[in-house]
Amino acid sequence: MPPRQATAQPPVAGSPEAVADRLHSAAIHLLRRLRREDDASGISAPRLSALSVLVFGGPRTIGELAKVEQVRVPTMSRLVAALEAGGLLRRVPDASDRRVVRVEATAAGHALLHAGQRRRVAALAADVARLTARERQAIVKVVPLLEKLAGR
Amino acid sequence: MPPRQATAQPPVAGSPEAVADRLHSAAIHLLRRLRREDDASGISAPRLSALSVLVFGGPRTIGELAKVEQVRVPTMSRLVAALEAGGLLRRVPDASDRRVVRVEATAAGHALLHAGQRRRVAALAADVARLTARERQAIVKVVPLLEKLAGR
DNA sequence: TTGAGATATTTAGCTACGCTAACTAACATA
DNA sequence: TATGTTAGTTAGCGTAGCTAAATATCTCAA
Repeated sequence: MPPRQATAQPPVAGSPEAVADRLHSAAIHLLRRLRREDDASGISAPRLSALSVLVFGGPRTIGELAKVEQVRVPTMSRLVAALEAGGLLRRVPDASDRRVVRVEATAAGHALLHAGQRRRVAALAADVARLTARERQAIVKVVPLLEKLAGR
Repeated sequence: MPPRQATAQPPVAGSPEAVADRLHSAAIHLLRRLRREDDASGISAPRLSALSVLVFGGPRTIGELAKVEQVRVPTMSRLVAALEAGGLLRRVPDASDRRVVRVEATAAGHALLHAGQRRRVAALAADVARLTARERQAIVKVVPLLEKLAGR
């Protein structure tokens, strides 16, 4: 068999394994590139992502937020604490069950997300803008599939 | 304007900003889901990714590896140290320039990658296998675009 | 009604990854 | 030979993920 390139592409080009493999690699590289833009917005990606759920999906308990964001509760608890310290969300005690803490985005949270998210993906958006309409459309079609693969 | 859902979808559905935004979110969720599988393989994603470059692309200097992986040199230096400690790669001194350290995957590194990478993306691959052929093909077409957006 | 278990969150402590700054070693060159 | 440049390591910081254990509250059955 040929020396190296032969193994660079896993077995069958369109096989589920190959697709999964390349998708994984692409996702890693895409996010690494975006991390720097995130830095500029002054808020980390995990925090922004959690805040985004609150802004677009409304108030939630910390446990629910953890599930949506696919992290453990203590991790989300800390993210929430950081966002609260920054004035981006507030805790709202649940009247009927005092164990639960519902969190909701503050006005500052909404503002930061809308302004920040734009700035944050601006670099990516600029590159997306350079693609052809057909290419962009191809991506739009695939995104829901990716979310499905991500398990919601 | 309508209350919440109106702002849930950024402006124009096919606009570069909207595409970038949704893509970013999808990538985050996809990788979070995969991290757990990574854990099972006993080697972290960043290490596996660096090792993968060596296995599929051949020996490289640490600086080159850092550039490919889009991290700073000290970060890669530490990843390399960890991989070396695990016997997955070895340092090969450069005869002509004793400053540079070339690293290459050991047999164990090759073995782990081939076995591990399969296992690692197995869960994702299983879900990919559940997609229709058309859906799979759509993803295959988009992956190169994602890599391009990631800046190589 | 009280006591045992279940549930929601926090706290504590660990590992790992990313960064910058500062250091060492080796090379290049004036 | 001295000066500057380049490759890599070390040190130290912040953040994110995890598990285990603590705290507070709720539920429910004896």
